Amino acid sequence: MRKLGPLIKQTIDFNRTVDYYRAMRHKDENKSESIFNAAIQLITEHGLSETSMSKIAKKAGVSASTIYVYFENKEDMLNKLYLSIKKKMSLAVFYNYDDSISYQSAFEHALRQYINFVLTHKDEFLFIEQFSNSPLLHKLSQKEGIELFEPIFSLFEKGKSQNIFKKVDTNLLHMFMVYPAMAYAKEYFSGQTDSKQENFNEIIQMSWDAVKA
Amino acid sequence: MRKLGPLIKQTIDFNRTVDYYRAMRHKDENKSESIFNAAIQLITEHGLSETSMSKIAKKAGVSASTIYVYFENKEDMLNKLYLSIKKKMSLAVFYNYDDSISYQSAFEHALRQYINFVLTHKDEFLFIEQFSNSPLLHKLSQKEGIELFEPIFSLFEKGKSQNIFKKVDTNLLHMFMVYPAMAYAKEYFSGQTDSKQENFNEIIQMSWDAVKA
DNA sequence: TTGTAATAAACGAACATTCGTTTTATAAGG
DNA sequence: CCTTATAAAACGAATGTTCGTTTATTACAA
Repeated sequence: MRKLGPLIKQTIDFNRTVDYYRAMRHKDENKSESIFNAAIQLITEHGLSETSMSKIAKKAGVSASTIYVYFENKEDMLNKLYLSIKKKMSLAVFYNYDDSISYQSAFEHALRQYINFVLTHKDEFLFIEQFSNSPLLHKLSQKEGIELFEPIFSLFEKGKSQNIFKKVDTNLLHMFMVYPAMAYAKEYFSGQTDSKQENFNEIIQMSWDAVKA
Repeated sequence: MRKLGPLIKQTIDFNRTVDYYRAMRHKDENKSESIFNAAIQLITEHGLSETSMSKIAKKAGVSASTIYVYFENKEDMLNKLYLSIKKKMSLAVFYNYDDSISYQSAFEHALRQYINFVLTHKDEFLFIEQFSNSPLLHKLSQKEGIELFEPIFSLFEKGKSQNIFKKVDTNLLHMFMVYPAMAYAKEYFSGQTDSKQENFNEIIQMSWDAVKA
């Protein structure tokens, strides 16, 4: 997505003008990506509080000051990184998603996709875990992040009215859907358990038992 | 718990000695407590990465260097703080705990005590949430923290053999017991929900549905 | 008198960010 | 096609500040 330079209105003679765009060098689309990757890796390895802009720059292979071409400041960069990961997650969760078949299969599909994504994206997941609990996460980013998973919430809403799900706050249903899975991923990555397809099915079953009417 | 000074063996004459302890100024037992409190408050308000030793010292009303009388370094201080909170939590959870009546009532009791503690100890809880996801948390501290809740794990173990709980990894049972409750507390503190006794009962019911055979 | 608690002052290192400049992609004009 | 003007990208160096920790000294309890 190329941005155009500023619009120039050049007067040729008293009643004619020519409009054109000024020359403009484009941002390297891969550059913010490599800044993101460097940040994710450093933060999951050494922690948010131990990760500086200069370390990120060094790992990304750019000058520290270049980061400020792409982001306002550190906080802004982290919030944008957060949202970009949430977007990737939501795309994975709703890949081939179809809630017209049955509530249970839609629930199962989304949860399975979620667990799969999380277990195959260690750094992204651990960054989200760390940053979610940081006051640096803006309320607005958090809200935007949640809204990316709107289909889940509407599934719960509709399912409640049809007596499929427990008639409790939709947020409660959502919590029992994803938080145990997140806990599982965390334990898996800290190397205390190994991931088995068997576990997946058990988690999905337990979540379902928790939310079903 | 006062520490004694170094043991001195003083010779009175060729075959008699007197033992005594050298004079020693005592550490103020409240001082590490006020360091802890300052750290908790600052970290929940501004985040782990924005909280420095000097800020903690200022808030606690001591010199920064005094912190190093009580702790080896920042990491050590945070890990000890983590464990002291976990200990308080475990005391609360197992207050009046009796697993000889029934599995379900023991489960309910512990979970209710846990939710109560967490909702009435905002700063402690939010600190734990932040620090749990930080690489600064030592593997050993984490292990010690988990072991404080051993009665829960043995409840699950025994309950599984009697077909009360699902025959899945005990860690899975534990996750479905506490993680949704933690998520509830987080949402409560970020001001999106208000806490009702009704919610408590719903959460406990849903957790139970998830773990019961 | 003695040993430790407590501190103020000082340390080099690292921090986030800005500055002044250079490089480079772009498009108009020849 | 080449030249040239342009404006943003990119950068290295420097900014002032703050970091975690150490050192040297004083306060204090027994």
